[in-house]
Amino acid sequence: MKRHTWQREAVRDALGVRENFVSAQQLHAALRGGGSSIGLATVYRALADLASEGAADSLQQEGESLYRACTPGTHHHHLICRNCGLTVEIEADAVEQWANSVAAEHGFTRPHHVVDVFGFCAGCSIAEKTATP
Amino acid sequence: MKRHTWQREAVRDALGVRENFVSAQQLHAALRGGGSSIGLATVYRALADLASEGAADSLQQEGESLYRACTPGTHHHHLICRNCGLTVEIEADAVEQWANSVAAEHGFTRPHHVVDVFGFCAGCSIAEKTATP
DNA sequence: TGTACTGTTGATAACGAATCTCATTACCGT
DNA sequence: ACGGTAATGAGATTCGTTATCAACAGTACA
Repeated sequence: MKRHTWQREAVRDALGVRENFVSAQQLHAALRGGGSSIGLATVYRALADLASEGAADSLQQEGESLYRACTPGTHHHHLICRNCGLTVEIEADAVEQWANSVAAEHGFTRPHHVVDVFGFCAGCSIAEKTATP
Repeated sequence: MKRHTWQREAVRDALGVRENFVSAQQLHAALRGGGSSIGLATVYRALADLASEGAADSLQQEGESLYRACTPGTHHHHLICRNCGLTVEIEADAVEQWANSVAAEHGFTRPHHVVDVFGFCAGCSIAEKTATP
């Protein structure tokens, strides 16, 4: 049976407060910094649970997993700033359909897809332009 | 200056021969198995070089980087079997355009995108269906 | 062809993310 | 309140990747 613990709540809350993708380690450090005594392994477990039940999105970047809260039930993708991490949820029905049809075309079943767009957000685009010599 | 070594050639060739995505370690093991004395670090370096110069595609799966040879200059995505690794290159002009426009809409510049479709290829779909009790 | 310069190699150490172990804790139905 | 049992957490462990550094080998040039 699934139990309700303050640790899981803490992870869920800490993730819900954030706007951007964060790593398990960052989240653990933040919780510890906030006075919590939560363990690293627990943060990993909680994040894995959240992701598997659809309450969090995850993506792999530079060899580590990043997580972000999302409203369960909705399928969406992300537009992520390479510089500051700002993340925007985007819908892409056309892409969903394309993925399904291209999979079917080649005889593939049970298609999943990874679709993320990276770039520099408006603010960082300007900041970079002025900073470059 | 960039030097030409048999090690780099060996990695390039070994990658070119393969149809599917492989990890650096797999490639290293294969080369060693073939009688080569190439070092692991060198395989990692060669793969990183190939990827950065556009001669190889890479993707992250289960915490490790996988590589696959590709014809430089062409932009494409992949349809990958979750079971056997069979990979099909797919074109997706519609997706390119969608990615660019959605980035522009939100003020993002220099958009890159990660688009990969996973599933079970025709062969593995059948095999799994008959294997399940 | 010989030689000096310097990029490359490879064994191993180091690193870091993620997972495993297992004794202890504490949630929850009864 | 009680008991079983899932969850926790400190530390050890695994495993992919990168850094270190002395030895090596392309390459340009005389």
